[in-house]
Amino acid sequence: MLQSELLAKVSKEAPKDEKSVNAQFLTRAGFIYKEMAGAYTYLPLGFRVLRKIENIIREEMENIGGKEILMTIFQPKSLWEETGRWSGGVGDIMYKCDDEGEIGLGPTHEEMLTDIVRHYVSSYRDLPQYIFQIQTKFRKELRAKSGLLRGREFSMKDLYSFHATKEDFLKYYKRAAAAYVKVFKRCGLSSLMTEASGGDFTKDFTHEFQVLAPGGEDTVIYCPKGHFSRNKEIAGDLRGGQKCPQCTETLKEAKSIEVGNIFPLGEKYSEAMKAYFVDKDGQRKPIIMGCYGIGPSRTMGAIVEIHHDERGIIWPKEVAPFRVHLIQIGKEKRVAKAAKDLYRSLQKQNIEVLYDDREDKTPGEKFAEADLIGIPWRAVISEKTIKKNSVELKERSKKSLRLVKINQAAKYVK
RNA sequence: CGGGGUAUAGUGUAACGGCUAGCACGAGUCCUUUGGGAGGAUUUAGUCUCGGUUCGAAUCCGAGUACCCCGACCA
Repeated sequence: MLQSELLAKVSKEAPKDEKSVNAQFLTRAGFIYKEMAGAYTYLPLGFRVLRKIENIIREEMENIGGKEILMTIFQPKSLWEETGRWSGGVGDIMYKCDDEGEIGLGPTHEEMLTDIVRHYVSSYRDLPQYIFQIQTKFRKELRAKSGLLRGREFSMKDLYSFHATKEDFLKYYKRAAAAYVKVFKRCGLSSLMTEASGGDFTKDFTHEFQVLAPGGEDTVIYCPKGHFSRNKEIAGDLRGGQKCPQCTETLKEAKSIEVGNIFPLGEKYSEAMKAYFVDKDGQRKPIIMGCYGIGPSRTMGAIVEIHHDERGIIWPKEVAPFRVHLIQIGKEKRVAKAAKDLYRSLQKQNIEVLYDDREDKTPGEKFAEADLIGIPWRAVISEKTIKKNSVELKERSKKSLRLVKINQAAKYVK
């Protein structure tokens, strides 16, 4: 992509109405545009990142048997009345539209999918099922805040599993948990699987995937060796400084961002909505359910909260909008040609490149913008480098520079 | 929803109740410049909305709206 053609321009100043790190950097660097509190447009750079996160999630969900679908955002009142959630609970944060206010915009999809499943599933032979979607969700948050971390409109992957037995469910719950850790790891986040309250859904513990970050709104009490983590909301007398219940380590307490969660739903929805199946023994039984959520947009915000320095964002490789930021310095024909040739050659090798081809910007400005945008590799072509038939490579996360022959560049940035 | 704060040009900011609302960035044109946010010339564009007080309001008062922060809430 040519930087000269990018719609969004980099801004030196942070907007005065954004305080959070993620919103400031993402806005300044031209990844997102705020439409209203808690609702953002993803600009070309931001949309690429969001897509990458979603694709990582998609791959890992498919790895644990997930089948992707796309449900309608519209929620019929009748389904939500079956579970009593149309008013009270989640229904209260649902945007209601249409003249009579009888259609909701989906804040979560248990009702919808349970309805579909009860239509198709009638025997234990039809189970288990693992169904997910990646979709925009709407919630009337009382207070949207912190950029992408808490929006009223946000992206969510929601997976639901349906089982004949509790044992089968538990096995899958563990697989899903492992997949979640993997998703976040690929996004450059190290997550803590954290015990949390069941909220509306269940009286059992549920699990949240928390990423330690000062900008987070949750607090976790955790074992630094990874044996234990619990949300402070349900920690009771337990606090940082005490001994880990699982080992001899001292527990720590820190702010964190909830990037995902998994819930044992049990028979709550299947009972309420009469989603039954006939088991081997000929008995009609409610389907055992679980649900599993990840917010790709919130994950994007969390990545920025963690991977940045004073100059800007430092994207982990797998989610970066591009692999290489190619910067041309000087507008001599030879330089421009060398840069353009390298741009095309990298593209041919399927390496994603943002090419700063602008000839009216000074080097300092280009470097500053590159640091802000945060693409993993910076490749500079200038009069100086082409004399040696070379390109200067630098990783965003490191200080060191190296000159490599132009035709070798692709190998280094892979 | 309770509490606090803010609202001036595309962005960031300044202006005692009183002169033509100033500055910087950005953007446009021209010239020079090109390895860490360049220089000159010139142009561009603004007081959130409604009402009130006043000879006179960006400034004071009231209401509304929007946004930010704290809290409550958060499948």
